[in-house]
Amino acid sequence: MTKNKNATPTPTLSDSKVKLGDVARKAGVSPATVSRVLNHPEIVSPELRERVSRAVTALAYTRDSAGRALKSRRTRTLGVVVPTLGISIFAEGVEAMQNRLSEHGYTLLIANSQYEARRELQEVASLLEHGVDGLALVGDAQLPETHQLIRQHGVPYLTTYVATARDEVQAIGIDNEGAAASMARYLLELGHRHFGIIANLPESNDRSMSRYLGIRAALAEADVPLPHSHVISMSQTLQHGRQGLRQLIQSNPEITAVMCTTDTLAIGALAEARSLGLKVPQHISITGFDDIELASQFDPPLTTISVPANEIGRAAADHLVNAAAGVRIPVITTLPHRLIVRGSTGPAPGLVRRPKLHRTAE
Amino acid sequence: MTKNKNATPTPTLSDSKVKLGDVARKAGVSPATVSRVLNHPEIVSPELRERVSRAVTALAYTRDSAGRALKSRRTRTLGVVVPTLGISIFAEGVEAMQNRLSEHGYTLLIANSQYEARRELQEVASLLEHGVDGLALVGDAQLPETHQLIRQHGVPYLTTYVATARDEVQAIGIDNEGAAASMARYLLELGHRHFGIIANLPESNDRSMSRYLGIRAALAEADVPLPHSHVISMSQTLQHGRQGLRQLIQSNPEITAVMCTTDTLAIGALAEARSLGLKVPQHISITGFDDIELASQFDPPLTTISVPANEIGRAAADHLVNAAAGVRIPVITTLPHRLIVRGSTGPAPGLVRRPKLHRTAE
DNA sequence: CGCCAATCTGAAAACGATTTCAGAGGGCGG
DNA sequence: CCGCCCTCTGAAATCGTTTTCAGATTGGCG
Repeated sequence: MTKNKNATPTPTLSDSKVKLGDVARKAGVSPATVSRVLNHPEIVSPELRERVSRAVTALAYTRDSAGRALKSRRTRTLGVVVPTLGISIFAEGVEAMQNRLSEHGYTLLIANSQYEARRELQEVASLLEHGVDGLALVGDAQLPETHQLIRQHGVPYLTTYVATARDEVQAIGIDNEGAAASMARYLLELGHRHFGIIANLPESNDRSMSRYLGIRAALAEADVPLPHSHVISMSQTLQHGRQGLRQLIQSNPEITAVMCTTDTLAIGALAEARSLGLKVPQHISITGFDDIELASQFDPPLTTISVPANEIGRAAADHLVNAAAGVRIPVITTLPHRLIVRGSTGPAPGLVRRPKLHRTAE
Repeated sequence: MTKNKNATPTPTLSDSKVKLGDVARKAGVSPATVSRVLNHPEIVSPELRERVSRAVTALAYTRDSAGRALKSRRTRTLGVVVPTLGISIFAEGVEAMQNRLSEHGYTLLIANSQYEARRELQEVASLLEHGVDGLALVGDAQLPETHQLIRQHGVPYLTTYVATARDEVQAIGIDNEGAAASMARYLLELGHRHFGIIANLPESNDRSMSRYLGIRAALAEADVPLPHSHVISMSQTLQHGRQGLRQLIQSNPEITAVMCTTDTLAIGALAEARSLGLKVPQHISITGFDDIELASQFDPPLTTISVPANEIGRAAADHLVNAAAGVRIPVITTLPHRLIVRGSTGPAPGLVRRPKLHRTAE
């Protein structure tokens, strides 16, 4: 009997050391009962429940998450790995996810991969080591080891921003390919026949790749050729959007429609078009993807596809919370996207060619 | 005897249940030694160290963070509460912080307050309950309870994006007031005498308030009046930036310089200026604050002040990691900001008044 | 050559909460 | 009126790791 916990250790000083046992003593019940009141209030008699809760508030008791996690094998913590928070749709999704989790008493551990699959694996490993109860990834371009590692830990997980994923991984997102295809078809209907594409296609960005493939497919279907020189890969910045457009137009003056896999690129392209003296959409149509805030405010406002990042984040949160609680509903959720037509697109210029450019395609 | 862990349970299947004891057995040492190898390798003999590490990798053992946290009273987890991730400088700061922490083996719990002090308190409470080893906040407008709560938990914390904070709270950030003042002085030097301000001033946004006060002070110093009607408070969106500029100019046509407390507002203002037929900077100068990516790419590029969000995040991470390790160096770090002059500002228009506006100030 | 000190290792006691397993008490049916 | 079952509570074991405390081994020094 080494310990004598008789002397109340200066009650007011509140060592922030209040533990379950203290509450139990104060309420005159056993620790077990306190725990029950906290976790399954319905199974304890109203009278005790009341007494215990009173003690809890009186002592300002808060559970110690470490002890709790140890015994219950759950940390009430979820993890997410996004490519970067610097891209607003990811920031938005993460924020939505966090907000939803917060309602459920969960918190979100966050990590970013900088679009590198290897790094993603590391971060996943780190999150798993920290004992997350669930994990959200982005896209469908993980290393095989990543999936293996997660599965081996028996942690529920899913991927986001895509509608389908290989290998039976659950996914919540939009149909990037289909969306891009519909955008291409929209431009085809406007009479465009000469397309340029600015895409950011690092290895690990399968979303952009899907969008690109969607465009490709739609054009092929309409027998519209898409020469290699009409496709430019650029990393995702305004700067590169500018550069992409310039390259595209200077070497292929016949292009009347430039499709970007990202709004950021598209807005860069818009800016550059203006610098080049090209009128949008009279001379050239430009489209984006994501519908970031700026898209609607730019001049001209950008035709783009809205990605419901909020819904994605929220749905991911809900799903993972359920899964962590043992309710494992397999879901492959395709959220709706919207084609938003704004001022940056218009009918293909007919005979009227662009003025400023030195040589015309004709 | 419910458990018989004699039979190696299909070694390959690796139940992810490998625990310290298993490693110890495999290496033929005591659990204590394994723990030591993992945590203080230097105090264990090279031979055993080697043997243990071999066992660790052989079994692919990873520490259970729950048990570890319980005993060591540290979670290797830090928390951050930002107003929102939707604002790029916060997203950038959080990302930088996360990257740095990742190097130290920490992970970051993230929460957002939506600019509500009450909400901030809740999120802080939640993070503390989850046992974070340290906490980063933003700004200096927390509820008193928030500080009290954190201190009572004995958790190191600091605030960011401001250079000083009340009540001896540590801070890492820039001198918002000074920066804004220098911007105002710059405009004064250009001859501007009629200022308008678009600020987002919710209660809990002390950064914007500081910036506003800085401007106010600089103008007062130069005996330039700033009527109430020249100050408009707007929430931080492009849309509101537009609206702000319109209101400002329509009711005060004499204004030649509009200072915004945020780039987002400023770019909205720029866009609206164009819509109104005002040439920037010939007719009107517009300034921002933050130097977001778009600032340099917009047409005209925005004169603004760069906030070193990356450095802030990194420094916060470093400081908290140290503090969590027991090294509590009091720091109040003022990081340098830069006034970046671009095309959106120019000399105050002399006699030449703006054309499009129905009535002139004269 | 022997003893003390210095290393290094192992046994065992926490850390704080959850939960199984029974037991106590009360209500209802026979 | 008695017994059985059901509900609710408490005792105690347990989650996996860290760390004190001592013991054992070895080396150094007198």
